Parts: sequence; structure tokens; C-alpha cells
Amino acid sequence: MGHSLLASFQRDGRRVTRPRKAILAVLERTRHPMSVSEIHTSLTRGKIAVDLVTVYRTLSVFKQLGMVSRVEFQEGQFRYELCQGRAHHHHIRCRGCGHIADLMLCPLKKVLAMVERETRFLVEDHSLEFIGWCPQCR
Amino acid sequence: MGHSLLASFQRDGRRVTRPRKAILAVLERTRHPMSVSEIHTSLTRGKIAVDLVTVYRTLSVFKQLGMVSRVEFQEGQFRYELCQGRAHHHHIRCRGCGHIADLMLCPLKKVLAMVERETRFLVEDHSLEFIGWCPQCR
DNA sequence: GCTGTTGTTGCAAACGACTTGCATTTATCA
DNA sequence: TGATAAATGCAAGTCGTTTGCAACAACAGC
Repeated sequence: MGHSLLASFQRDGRRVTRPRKAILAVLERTRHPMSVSEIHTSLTRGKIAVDLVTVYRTLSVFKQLGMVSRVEFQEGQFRYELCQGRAHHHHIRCRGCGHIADLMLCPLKKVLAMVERETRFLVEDHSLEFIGWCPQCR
Repeated sequence: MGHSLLASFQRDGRRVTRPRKAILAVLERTRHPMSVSEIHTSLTRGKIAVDLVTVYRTLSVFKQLGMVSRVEFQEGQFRYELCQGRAHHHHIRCRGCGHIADLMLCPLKKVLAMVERETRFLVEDHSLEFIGWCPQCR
């Protein structure tokens, strides 16, 4: 596990702990953005006792270190996925079964400059999520 | 106030009440998406006593009737703005002061077909919000 | 390896956004 | 004007997330 991720930790004076290793492992073996409670449930099912609060705090640290990105699908909760070398991308989520698929495209590259020109904002981030019906549910 | 909006109400067997008129008025005189508590505070400051719960329920009705659209900026809460004839659009929000500006463009029209082709989802909705720094805060 | 420092954890409790249940009020219509 | 059914207010509950604090455990230095 860990590898370079583990390194980003200690570089920052942070400690490599059992909960952090376990949470990282869960994220590594999942290929869609997970909610905090999904991660916690996964740990529990794997007989790894980690407090829900620790999951929150760990994800917050991961996010600060740029290890995970936070996504939101108008669900009233956040989801997290590992960045680790993956290109910037977006998602689509099914209203029926909740399945989330990656979109390996970001159609916004050209738009950013236009947005900055139009609004005089400095664009730092953007969120783009699609919602629809997957092949099984449509 | 109201006009055609008022009509959408009664058409549906719904009633035009004091809280609903007041909430509609608040939305009409504001030009950015408001959170529920912002709306409630605005009512309270205007000496209009409306329960917070009623604001939630009213916005839910407005949304069902297609009168408002719901936006979210990775804040952990939703915001609402009147649709009333306004074209589909997106927003940009300042990390510093929280100011929200409209973007009168949607660069995704051409992308939707591509997304549907790639994922075989039926795309029903999308959310696209930018986050950055406004001219004053940058 | 032992030990001290200090970052991290677990637990309890708080918080904020949002929802639900229910008795009371009130818009609407005959 | 009165009946009725929708809407409101209030209290309480849910759910996601955060905070306070004492106990714990990495890990650096001995």
C-alpha cells in the first residue's frame, strides 16, 4: 500500500497509523468515489475497528495532502476518491441504482479562460457532475 | 408578485399563502442563489414571521413546480434561485467572500451527446459550478 | 529496546442542514 | 358563511459532519 502516499505523510510530520493505512487500502481497492459511511462500513465489515470520526479526520488530512478529491452529487453528502496519478476527470451518477461511472473527459479546458475573462474571477476549481439513468435502470 | 407563478400554484390545487408570497418576494428581489437559512433570515429581518420548516417545505414545492432550481457549491447545503424565464446557466462562487456570479453560458450542450454515447447513461441533469476568487478577493 | 514528546484516536457530545408528526390555522370553494 | 383539505408552526428526530478531551501510540532520540 502507501508507497509514495506514505511518504507524503511523513514529509509533513504526520504519522502512518493503522486507521490511515486501512482507509487508504479501502480507497485503493474501490474504483468509485465513496462516502464516509461507505468507507466506515467497509472497514467494519473487514473487522477493522476504526471510529467514524477518525474516518472523517483522515479524509480531511488526505484531502489537505492532495491525496483524495472530494465529489458531490446533490446527495447532501460528500464522496472521496484517490487521486494517485489519475487524470482530472468527472463522473456520472445513476438516479436509480446510484452507480457512479467515470468520465475520462473534461470538456472545460477551453471554457476556463472564457469564464475568467467574463467574470474577472480567478478560477481555482470546478465541479461538474452528471446525473441520469444507467443502462440497467433507464 | 406571483403572476404566472401564482397561477402555477392554483393550477395544482395548491394555495397561495402569506409565507409563500413572502418567500417568493425574497427570491424575486435577490439575484443570486440563496440558502434556506439566508431566505429565513431575510424574512425575519423583514419582520415576517415564517418558520424555518415552512421555508424548506415551500422551496420543495417551488422546486416540484419548476419555479426554482437548486444549486450546490460544495458547501454542504443547497441554494435556490428563481427560474422564471431565465435561461439555463451556471455559476461561479468566490472562496473568499462567498459572492456568487452568474455565467450566462453552458458549454455542455455539445458534450451531453458525447457523454451519453460514452456511458450509455440517459443524462437527465448536470451540475457545473466554478469556484475561485473574485476581483476583490484575488 | 526504552522513553518522552506529540500527533492521533475513540468516545461523547455538539452542530447544522434537513425532515417528520401532529395539532392548529387558514385558503379556497360550494 | 361554513366545511374541508391544504399549509403552518412547533417539537422532536435524522443524518452528515465537527469539536473537546482524555487515553493512546508513532517515531525520534537516547
